Amino acid sequence: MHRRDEKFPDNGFEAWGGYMQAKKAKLEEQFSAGIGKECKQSNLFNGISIYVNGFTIPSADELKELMAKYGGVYHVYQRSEDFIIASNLPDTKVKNMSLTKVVKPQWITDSINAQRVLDYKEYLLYRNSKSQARLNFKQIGNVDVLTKSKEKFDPYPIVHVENKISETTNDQECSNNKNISSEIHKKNEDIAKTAVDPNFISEFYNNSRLHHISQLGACFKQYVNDLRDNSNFSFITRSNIKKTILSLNNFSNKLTKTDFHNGKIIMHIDMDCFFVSVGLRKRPELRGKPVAVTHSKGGQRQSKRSGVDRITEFNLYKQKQVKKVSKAAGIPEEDIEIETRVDSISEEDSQFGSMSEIASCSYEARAKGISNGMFMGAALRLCPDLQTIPYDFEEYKEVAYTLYNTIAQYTLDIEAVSCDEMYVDCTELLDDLNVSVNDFATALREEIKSKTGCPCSTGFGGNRLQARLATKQAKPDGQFFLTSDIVDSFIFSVNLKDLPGVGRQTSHKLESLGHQTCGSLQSVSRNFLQKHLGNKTGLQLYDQCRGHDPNPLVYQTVRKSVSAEVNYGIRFENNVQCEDFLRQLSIEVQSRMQQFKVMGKCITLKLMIRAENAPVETAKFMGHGFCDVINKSTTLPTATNDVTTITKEVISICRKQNIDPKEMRGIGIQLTKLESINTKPVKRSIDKFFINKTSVKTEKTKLDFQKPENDTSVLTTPKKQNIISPKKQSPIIGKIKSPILKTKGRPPKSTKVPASTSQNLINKFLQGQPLFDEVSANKGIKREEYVIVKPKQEEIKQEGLLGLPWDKVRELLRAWFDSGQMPKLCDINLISAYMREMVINKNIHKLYILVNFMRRRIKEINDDIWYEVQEHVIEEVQNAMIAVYGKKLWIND
DNA sequence: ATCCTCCCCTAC
DNA sequence: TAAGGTAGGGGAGGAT
Repeated sequence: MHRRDEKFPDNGFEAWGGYMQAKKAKLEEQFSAGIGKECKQSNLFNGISIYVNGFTIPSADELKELMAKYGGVYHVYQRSEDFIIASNLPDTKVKNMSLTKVVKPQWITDSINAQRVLDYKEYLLYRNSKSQARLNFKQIGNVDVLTKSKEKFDPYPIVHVENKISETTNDQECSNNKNISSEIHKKNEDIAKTAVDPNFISEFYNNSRLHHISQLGACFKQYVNDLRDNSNFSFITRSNIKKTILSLNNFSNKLTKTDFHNGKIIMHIDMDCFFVSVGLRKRPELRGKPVAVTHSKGGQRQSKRSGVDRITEFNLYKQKQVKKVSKAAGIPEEDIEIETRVDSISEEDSQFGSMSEIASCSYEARAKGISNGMFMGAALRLCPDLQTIPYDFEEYKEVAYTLYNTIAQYTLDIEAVSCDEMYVDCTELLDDLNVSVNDFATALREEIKSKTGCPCSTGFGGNRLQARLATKQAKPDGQFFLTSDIVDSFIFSVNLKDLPGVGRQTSHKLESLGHQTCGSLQSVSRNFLQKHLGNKTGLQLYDQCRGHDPNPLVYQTVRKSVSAEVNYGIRFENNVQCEDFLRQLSIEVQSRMQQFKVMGKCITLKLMIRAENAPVETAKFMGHGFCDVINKSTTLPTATNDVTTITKEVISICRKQNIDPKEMRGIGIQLTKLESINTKPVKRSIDKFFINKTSVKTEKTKLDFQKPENDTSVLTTPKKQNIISPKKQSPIIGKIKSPILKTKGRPPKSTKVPASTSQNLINKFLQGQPLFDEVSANKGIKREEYVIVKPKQEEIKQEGLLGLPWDKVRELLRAWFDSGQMPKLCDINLISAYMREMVINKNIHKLYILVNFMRRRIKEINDDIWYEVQEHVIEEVQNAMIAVYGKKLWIND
C-alpha cells in the first residue's frame, strides 16, 4: 500500500485522503517556512489566518480578488489553532476528505460583499446545528477528544473549540450565541429544508448515494488515466503474487489463454454487495443476517403529510410505464400488466410506508426477494427483521482505493467501470507470470479479501461480455471461467435482461417480440433486430446473444460532459428563489469544471416540472413526484467555464420556458462540447505545433508563474548543443527513411529549447517513481550492459520540446498517436531529435519515462507502421546513448 | 448524407 | 420523513 503516498501527485484526483495528505504536507511546509507567522496578523479572523488553495490571504480584499480570479465556492475545511484552509473545491469533495468544518458559501460571500471583516464568532452564529459538519480540530498539547471520526487521516490531536471561544467572549455575547443557534435549531425542526436554503446543495450532495456513486466512479476512471500516464510502471509485485500462487500448490485443472475465445483473458471484477460488505466490517455481529444500507432506520411510522396522494401518484407512474411498453411492443394498454417498485408501498403512516431507497442489500436479504433500489417499505414487508446500516462514503472510498491499487500492482490494462467494478486484460500479465487463470483468480481474490475485508467476485472470458456474464455466475464471493468450450451452451440460456445494455425497456420490447433468452434471440435475423431496436442497438444485441463482443477495453477515458442536478427538495415560492438556486447550481457546475480543467460550449438546462395531474405534495418526502422533463440547450460561440456566463444562460433559458416556480421539482445544468483548459485542441499531427507558434508561447507564459523565481529560462540564451552523431547510422526501415540522414540534427526551431531548469515542475513529476535498481535486480538484468536510470537533480536540465513544458510533450505525443493519421517524417524526426537531446542533456530519467510512454501507446495502436516508428526512434536513442554514455538505455521488454 | 437538438435508455 | 446523480450512447426527426 505504499502506493497511496507515492502515487498521489496533485493530479486532480481531489476527492481523496491521499490528496489531503499531500496538501497538508504542502501547507505545513509553507507554515514552517514562516508564512504562517505573518498570517497571525490576518484581519479576517481574530488570530486565525486563511489559506485559499494553499495561498495565504491576509485581507478580505485579497480574498475577494482571488475568488473573482478563481471563481467557485470557497470553503474553510480545516482549522487548527493557527490556521484555516479554504478551498474552491466543491464542498461535497471537501466533506469527502474526512474533514472538519465546512463554512457555507453564503456566509463568506455575504461577508465579503458587505466588506466586513470576518470573525470566527460570526461563523459560529451563522452555522446551524443541522448543517454542522463534524468538528475535528487539532490542538497543540492537551488532547481533548471531541471526535471519533477519521483519526486515521488526521494525525493531529483534537481541541474543543467552543470552549476556547467562550473563554474569549463575554457573557452577553455567549448568551446571544445560544439564543441564535437554538432559534435556528427550532426553525429546522419545524420546516423541512428545501433548495431555498443556502446550505441545501452541499448538504444534499453530502447525503446523496447516487451522487457519491457517480463521483467516485469518475474519480477512478481518472485515477486509471493518471496511473497510465504518469508511470513508467515496473511490475515489481508480480513476482510476489507468483510466489503466493506457487505456494497454493493447487493441482486443479489449469486454464490458460488457449482456453478462451481469441486467446484473450479478460477479467471482470466486482465487489459483492459493496456498501453492505464495507458496512459489515465494523459490524461483524450482523454477518449472515439480512442487511440493507439505507438512510431510513426502518420500522418507525410517520405522521401523514397533508396533500399526499400516493394512490394517484403511483397510478401515474404505472400508467406511464404501461404506455411505454404498449408503444414499444404494439400491444393495447389494457392487456399489459406490469410490476413496479411502488406496488407494495402502503400509505405513509403505515408500517410499510417508508420510501427510503435501499442502496445495497446482503445476499441473505436478496434471498427474501429484496433488491437494490427497492423502497424500504416494500423490503420490510418481505423481511420484517431486515437490519439497516447507515452509509459511510469515506469507507467505501478507502476500500475502492485498495481494490484499484491491488489490481494496479499487476497491470494497468484496467478499464474502470465504477468504484467497485472494473475490466482487466490479463492476457499479458498471465503470460508474464506463467501461471494459470484459476490460480491467479484465487490468489487475487484472497489478496483483496484480506486487504479490504470484503468479498469480491471475478469472471473470466475471451471478451468483456463473457467476463461480465461470468462474474454474474460467480457471485457471491466466487470466480467463474467462461472458457471457449462452454461459451455457446452457457450463453444459450442467459436471460436477455442480464445482458449489459439491456434494461427495462429493451427487455420489455424483446419480450413482446417473443424472446426472453439469448438462445431464443439467436434465431432472429440481424435486419429484424435492427428494424425494431435501431441500427446500433440491434447489431449489438445480435452480437451479444451469441457471446460476441467486438468492443475492446478502453483504458484511457475522455470526459465529454460535466453536469450537476438536484431533483430533491426543490420547492420554490417565487422566481427569485428559483434564480438564486440556478446561480448556486451554476457555481457547483463551474467548480466541477475547474476540477476537471475543462470548458464547455453547450449549456443545457434540465427542468423537472410537476405533471398536470400529479398531486402537489409528493409521495416521497421532498421527492420530485410524477414529473414532465424539459431539456433546453444553448450553444455558445466559444467554450466557457465562467460562472456568470453559465448563470446568465441558464436563467435566460429558464425564463423562456415560462414555468411557475412553484411547480418545479428538479433542476440540472449540463455542459457539453468540452475543451480542455490545458491543452489547446491538439487533435492533428504534431506539425500543427510548428504553425501555431503563438499558442506555444501563450502556453509558456501561462506556466511561468509556477516556476521558481530564479528560473531564467525565458531570458537566457541556451548554449547551443552539438548533436552527437550516432556512431552507427540506423538502418532504413520500410517507408521511414531515417530523418537523421537528411537533416543531420534537429530542425532549426528546436534550438530554441533552453537548457533551463524547471525543477519544481519536474520534481513534482518525479515523485513516486520506483527505484530502478530494484526492478532490474528483480529481473536479473546485468547492470554493466545498461545505464540504470536514477533520478538525479542535476540530470534534469531540459525544459521540453520547442519550449513546451515537459508535461506538454507527452500530451503532444499522445495527440500525435491519437491523430489517427499516418506518422509523418518530420514528426518522427522531431521526436528522435528531442529524445537525443535528452540523452545529451543527461536527462535520462525522463527520457525513460517518455520512451515507455511511447511504447505503451504504440502497443495500443498495434499498427506495423507505428512499430516501425518506435523501432526507429529507439534506435536513435540508443545510438545517442552509446555516444554519450557508451552504454544503452535499459528498456524493459 | 450529415448534423443538431431533444429526448430516451442504461449503468453504477 | 429523505437525501430520485451523472455520464455516455443512441434514436427520432427536423435543418442543412
